[in-house]
Amino acid sequence: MRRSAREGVATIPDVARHAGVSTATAARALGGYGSVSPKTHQRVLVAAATLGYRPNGLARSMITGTTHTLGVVLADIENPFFYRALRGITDTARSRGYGVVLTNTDEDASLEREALTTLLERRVDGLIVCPAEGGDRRHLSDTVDSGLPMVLLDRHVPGLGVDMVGLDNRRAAADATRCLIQHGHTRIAIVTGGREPVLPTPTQRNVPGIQGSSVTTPARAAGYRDAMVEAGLELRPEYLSASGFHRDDAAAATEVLMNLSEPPTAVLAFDSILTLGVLLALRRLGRRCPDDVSVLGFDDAEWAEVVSPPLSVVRQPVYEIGSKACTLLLDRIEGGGRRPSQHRLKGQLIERDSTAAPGTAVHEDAALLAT
Amino acid sequence: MRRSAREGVATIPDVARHAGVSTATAARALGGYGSVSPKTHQRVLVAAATLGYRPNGLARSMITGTTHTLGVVLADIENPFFYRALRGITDTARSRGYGVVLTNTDEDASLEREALTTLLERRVDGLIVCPAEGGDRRHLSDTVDSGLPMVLLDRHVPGLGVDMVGLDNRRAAADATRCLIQHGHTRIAIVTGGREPVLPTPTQRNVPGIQGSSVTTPARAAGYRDAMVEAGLELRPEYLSASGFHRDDAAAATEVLMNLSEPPTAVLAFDSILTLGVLLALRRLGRRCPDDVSVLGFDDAEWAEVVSPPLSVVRQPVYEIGSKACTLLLDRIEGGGRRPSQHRLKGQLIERDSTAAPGTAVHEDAALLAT
DNA sequence: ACCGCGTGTGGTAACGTTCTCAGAAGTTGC
DNA sequence: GCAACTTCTGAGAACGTTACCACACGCGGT
Repeated sequence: MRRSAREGVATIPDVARHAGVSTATAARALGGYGSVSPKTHQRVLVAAATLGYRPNGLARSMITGTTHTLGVVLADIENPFFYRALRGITDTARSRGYGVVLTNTDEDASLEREALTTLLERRVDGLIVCPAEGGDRRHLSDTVDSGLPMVLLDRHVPGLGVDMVGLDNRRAAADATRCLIQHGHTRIAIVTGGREPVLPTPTQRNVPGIQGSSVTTPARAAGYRDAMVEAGLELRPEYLSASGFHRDDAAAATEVLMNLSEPPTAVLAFDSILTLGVLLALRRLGRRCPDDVSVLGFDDAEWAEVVSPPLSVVRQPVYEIGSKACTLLLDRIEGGGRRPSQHRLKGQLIERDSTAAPGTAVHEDAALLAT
Repeated sequence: MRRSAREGVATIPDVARHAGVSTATAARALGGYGSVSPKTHQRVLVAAATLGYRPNGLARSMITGTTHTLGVVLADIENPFFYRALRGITDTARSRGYGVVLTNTDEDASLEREALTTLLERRVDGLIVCPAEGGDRRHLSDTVDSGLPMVLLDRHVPGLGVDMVGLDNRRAAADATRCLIQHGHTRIAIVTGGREPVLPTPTQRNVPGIQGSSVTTPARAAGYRDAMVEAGLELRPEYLSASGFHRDDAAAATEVLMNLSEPPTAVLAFDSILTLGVLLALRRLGRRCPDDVSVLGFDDAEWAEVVSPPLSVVRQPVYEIGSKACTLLLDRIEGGGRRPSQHRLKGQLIERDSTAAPGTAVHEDAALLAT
């Protein structure tokens, strides 16, 4: 009858006393394991209800060794790629009875390490990580070595030996670049977002196996290079623009590009936030898209269609990427060990109005003069 | 020397053995409480490092009664309002040593109840909840009654007796409506996103104290009504459009509005996803903005400036709302009980190009004819 | 009448930490 | 030289659950 002394939170012994059975029996009735007669089962349930019993997940996790919790470590939840992927993750996790602890790293390796530490202390059952660009990766391999299941999202860390789900970046970037080339562009720039400029050196050009075995930004840069080389176009270092991952970083980078003596006639941006920066800069500089500059971006953000002009994009199956990462992780947690593998989903090129032949503006002027 | 039998995870007794001290001493050295001689302290630390000891947060939480974890229950992480607020929450939480468990409800009260249940089992230290629109709220009051600190985000639940942080919705909506009226609009519609149409009945018109004491959608509707009544304009029920909270719901609602015999010349949308739907529908219908229809939306999404035309919006201090909610919650968890109160932050009207005088299209035509 | 078996039940040991208490060792004060 | 105090240490309880073992009971088969 009397609840435990502390703040009125009923425990199994309390329920057992109230129902007149042993703790073991009450625990079996409430936990749904072992065997309990229907009569006592009912009695225990009633006692639990009247006492407002709530199972203590901590104690349960202590003994079962599983928390039914996943740790998710992302760069920045405000990026459409990440919040859509997160939606895929949380949905799948919930449908299989798991919760999600979220952490942002802002591409900071030390924040990432810190996040991993607290998640390990919390004894999460597994991790979904989008590793920060660059920096030391020791903490990642340490975590993997400790036996905690991990799945990498969007980016790959060679040699880590874990599952990874992401886009077939090299191919998608090559397709995107080809699209621009087919429109007649030869001066094509990329806005990569990485911290150091990604220079596709000639020596990398024909390294076999680099496809899919590299991290996102370099893989996309490689795809860009593939298409350029394939078309016999010149790779200009000044067209390989890397700033930060923020909108204004991309805007600044775009302004630099446009102030070149030979500015590019087309820009390929590596994610939707960067694309936003490119558009903003063009608008500020008074350059018209696609008349003066064609723009092609990664990620089909929800606003891509409404922007001016409607944006041509490489759509990633983002929700599916998140969902698949989660499924893979849960299967590994519950099932056991397959060999880790990379899952590269295909991108889809969606052409809207931001890509066109170069020099359209001139044509329009010509048309105007002709009247 | 020998680690515990199970999967090679060292525990405090393991560390103690290795350092040649008792468990109690090792625990003190590692936990930084009680008093330990500098010499043994060092020895224990070394032992912990060589064994790769990781504290078990579950066991710690069991005994201390605190998990340093917050539960966050939102409608939809893909909505800019929510992911920006979430960013404010996670940042503040992390800076004060707390983690965050995230749950989406999709405005479904039963999912919300389910989420609350698992969060309670996980023994989170507090909750930040954006309650689902409508539905039974028993689970919320039960949770509050159980003594778990809670802060409401964006929406208010009268009588719940908890802190709440959000926008001064009524005032912001009134300001927004007034802006449209000043442009000369008289046929102004709202796209609210609620499930049932929000009809500001005449009886509510002058109820004192409704300001701030009501949930978001009705509060904004009330602000709209305030401004309309103030200007002596007619409130037409067919201009009060409520569908779902998704983009396509708003698009459908907009199409209905535009097919009225007397369509509105201005639309006020209650969040950025809805605004997107409105713009999309206008584009599909071939209506030009602001020439045919002015659009004003809540929330200054990152794309608002780049959309065509650049969007006039009511900006909410979203990050601050999330951050403040988290601060309030943590203060209550750590500090103790102030009286719960409502915190209403001011919105800011940002006019860009999507709002103009009605009938601009006619003017342009006239100008064209004049040449 | 005995054994074997399945079902229901209770006692109790874990899980890994912190907390409480008691005592040992060293230090100070008279 | 003894009491009083501080600093350090260790043994063991506690948190709330599940896992494990033992036992009582009823039942059918040899």
